[in-house]
Amino acid sequence: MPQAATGGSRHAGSGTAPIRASRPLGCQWFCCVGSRTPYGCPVSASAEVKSNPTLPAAEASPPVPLPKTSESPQLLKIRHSMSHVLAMAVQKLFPAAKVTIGPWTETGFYYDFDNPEPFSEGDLKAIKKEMAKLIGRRLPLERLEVSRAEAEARIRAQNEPYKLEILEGLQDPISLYTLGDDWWDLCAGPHVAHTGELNAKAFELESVAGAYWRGDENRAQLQRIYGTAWETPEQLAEYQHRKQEALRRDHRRLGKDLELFSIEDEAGAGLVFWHPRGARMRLLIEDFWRQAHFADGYELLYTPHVADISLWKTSGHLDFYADSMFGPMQVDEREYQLKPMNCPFHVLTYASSLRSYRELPIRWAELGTVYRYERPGVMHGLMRVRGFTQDDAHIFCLPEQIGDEILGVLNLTEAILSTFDFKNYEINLSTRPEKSIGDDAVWDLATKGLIEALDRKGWAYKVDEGGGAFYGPKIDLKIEDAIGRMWQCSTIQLDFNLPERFNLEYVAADGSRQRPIMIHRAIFGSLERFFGIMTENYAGDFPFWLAPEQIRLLPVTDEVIAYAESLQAELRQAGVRSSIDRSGDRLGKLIRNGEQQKIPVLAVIGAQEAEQGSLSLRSRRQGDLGAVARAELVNAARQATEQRLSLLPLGAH
RNA sequence: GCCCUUGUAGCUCAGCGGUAGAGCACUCCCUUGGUAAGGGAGAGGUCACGAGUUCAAUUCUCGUCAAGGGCUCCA
Repeated sequence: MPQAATGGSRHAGSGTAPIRASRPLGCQWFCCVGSRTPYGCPVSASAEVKSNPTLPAAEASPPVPLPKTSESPQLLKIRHSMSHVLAMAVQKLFPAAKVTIGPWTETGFYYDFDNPEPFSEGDLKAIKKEMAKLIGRRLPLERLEVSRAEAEARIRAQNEPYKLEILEGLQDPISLYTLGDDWWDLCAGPHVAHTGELNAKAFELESVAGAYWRGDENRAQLQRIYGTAWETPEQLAEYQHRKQEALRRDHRRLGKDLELFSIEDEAGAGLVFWHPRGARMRLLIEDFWRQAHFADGYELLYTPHVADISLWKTSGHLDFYADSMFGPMQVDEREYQLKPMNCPFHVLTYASSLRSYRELPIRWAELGTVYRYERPGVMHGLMRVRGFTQDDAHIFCLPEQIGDEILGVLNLTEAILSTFDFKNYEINLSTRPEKSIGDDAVWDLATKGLIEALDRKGWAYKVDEGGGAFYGPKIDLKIEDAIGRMWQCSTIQLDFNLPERFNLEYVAADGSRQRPIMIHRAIFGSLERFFGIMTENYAGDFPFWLAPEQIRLLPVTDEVIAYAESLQAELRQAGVRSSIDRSGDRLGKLIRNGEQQKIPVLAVIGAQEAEQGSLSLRSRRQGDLGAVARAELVNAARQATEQRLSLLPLGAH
């Protein structure tokens, strides 16, 4: 059931927020020339915060609804008007500032200025004060329709070059809005009737940023001032609270606080150091991933990190992506290249022997660490780095196997993502672009194969006509996190190009040599980036099976340490990760430390527990679980670990 | 790469033209304590790096590197 290209759809989702594509973070490209796939980033940051009911903190205050601009006519007017007030205030304080555009965003507004001196964040205070003054004057906003000539004359009188350029692109009728007697701006509206409808206590100027005129880096660099505005101070407070919530979940902060990973200046930007806790989690994720792949009929590959550069000449990457690759290195008489992707290696592995149609489909997977040059200033925690690990796989198959293979990939994708509690997806099918290679018949077959698989899976999707790579159609999948942000991770791409370039073949039933279909796919995309997304999704409160330290034993007195040690040994035998807090602090402090480090289960051990062979359990998500027998805890912990459960399966508690 | 901001103890941050402070963490001592911070003492910094101005630079200026917020890039 293909759907029209408007309004994305998701299979398990409830009300989907419209996607506002902002900046892509992270970037991943699969094989093949032209296949660079930008990875989406949090696309709608303002969606409802779903508080995790099992978590403490977050005092339950009645939710203040925060509509988006596109959902609220009144907010649209407010923000539209507010950007003019901002512009007027700026021109009052900085007479040399030229105005450009000032649109609304889903959570606020901004305005771009050309000012001889860049604005500093300190200037915002003064501008805000001036805006409050303008609001207090209850200035009327009045719409005027004027002729093009008159508009031009008015603009020339003010010497506003950008406005003139805007005017050139406008259709008649030309409308402008006056703001009081001595300021006006080109604008289609709508606006509030007068600034008295704006609440001086419900707006904030948030930041200054550079932005290019018309988004073109060859044109003037402008100063952009971001702001937000609401109907009431309560809404503003709620908005700021949600920003705080996103900050609380920031994987860079959690990575530091929970000692998961770091990025070291001395080593260079965009290169990740996995600390023991993060490394343990990564290993758990990788083990799960491998297990799931073996179960689905994949085999594993390991391939080199560098190789003769000719490989990337053959693949065509060098022609298109040299700028995104680490530079070549001279070794002996040959030039080597640090690998920016895995596919040529898998292709060579395929080509290393003559393949029969009886072998197909061949499914090969690799957690392959690749290195790509990212420009300074674009790195972002784990989300965008220079070295990352793709959970890459390639399937070589017959044309008639496409449907089954894609369905298999979709099932595996769901199985893996849902294990990390990502259960809402948004799916895109991208079809043949104008400039492309390959026979019509092959494209047709491949696209039908993708559609058939999606239909059999029962997933709704959006079609991006002509949005495919030149070498084949693809399916992209976005996941929704706990606070409603969408992230693109998984991608499935058909490739008619690479088999061609490397001259891949198999021997068909009739003895002829045929070209296999190649499918690239990744589920996490980048393991590093997925780790960041997953960390933010859980806000660092990892499920029991995944937590680096699952249980912390808290001895109330030194006398019970021997008991704790014997329990720890038993847990270790059962494959459960535990530690003993030997700091000697009082229980209250031990609990506090354990909670702050988001340990899923704290086990209090006092004289009573030691004597009875029990523990007093405190679950981070479930609170006090009371006394539990030692054997019961070990069994529950073993089970939760093996079955990848979020919580201990403790019977009647 | 571009614009703004930032870089001071392991962390969070204060400070200032006259070579440094707090809280937490850490070490030691006292406390043997029952569900989110017991008390005391101590140790810990080339104030990111390099240059310049100055009698004197952590402080001012410039550059470099890195981080944060954006823009751009991501056929």
